[in-house]
Amino acid sequence: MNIGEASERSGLPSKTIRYYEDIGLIRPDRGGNGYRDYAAVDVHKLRFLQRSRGLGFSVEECRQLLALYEDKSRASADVKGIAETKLLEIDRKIRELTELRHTLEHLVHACHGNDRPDCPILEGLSDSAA
Amino acid sequence: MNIGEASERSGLPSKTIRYYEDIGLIRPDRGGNGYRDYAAVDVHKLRFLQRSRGLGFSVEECRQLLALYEDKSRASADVKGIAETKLLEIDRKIRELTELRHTLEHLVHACHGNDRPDCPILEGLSDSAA
DNA sequence: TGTTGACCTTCCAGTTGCTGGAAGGTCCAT
DNA sequence: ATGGACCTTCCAGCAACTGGAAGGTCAACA
Repeated sequence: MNIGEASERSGLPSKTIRYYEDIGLIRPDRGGNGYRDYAAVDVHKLRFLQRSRGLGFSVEECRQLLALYEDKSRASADVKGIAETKLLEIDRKIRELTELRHTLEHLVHACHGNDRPDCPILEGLSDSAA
Repeated sequence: MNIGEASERSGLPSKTIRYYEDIGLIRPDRGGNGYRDYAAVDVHKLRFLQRSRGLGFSVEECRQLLALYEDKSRASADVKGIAETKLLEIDRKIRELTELRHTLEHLVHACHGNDRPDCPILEGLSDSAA
């Protein structure tokens, strides 16, 4: 498929997809006309990138995560180590998002709007894992 | 406290803290010597920024989130609207992280390393919410 | 009291990760 | 065969830092 369709399916702008190729994250085929030709697996990777970037992983971290996906042999131990480190990071992010959710919900529904300038939950804003 | 201590307590580099001041996210006092002077509430905000940036929110989104925290009057309806939008985004991020966790865990423990080049979970990598 | 070293200041330049726009080639439907 | 929607490369600009130079401040210690 052409870049336009890959863009639509992955949720990434064509510009970004070309950029990811520039920095070596994906390698689409080329048609005889010079157009990039994306396979289904490329779209998977692009969606994966779209997500993990949106979740606060750096491009280099995404490269590592993609390598986990691509390294089907799973030969090296450090690849596994990276995966386990990432698992911990993901858990932390989930915890932090959950806490942020509590804080925000509190902000919207409970505390504010009426009074209480020094609600303890808001004072402790994002402190719990400090 | 000085910027060094604020940095240590918030987890943000001093450089970034100054940058956040430049773009109007925080406004520390100044001592007679010209040094920035951070209060506890500033550190709360910095930690909050450190987290929400790390979770994939843009600086402008963080500005909105901070506004929710600061706008103790909670007068405007659109502030509440913003908060509710952010709650939905947070829920989506939590879902995506959970899915990413499953995928990664699968990668480490189950599928790979032995055989199965086309494990269905990996083929569906980050597709579930497409 | 001087001076050393760790801190702070501003400013300017460089990096990362895109993003927009120009200039031009391709494809296909009328 | 031509118009519009696609694609290409290239170059410039923006967002969000990040590093380094040049210099001021402060606390301690000889």
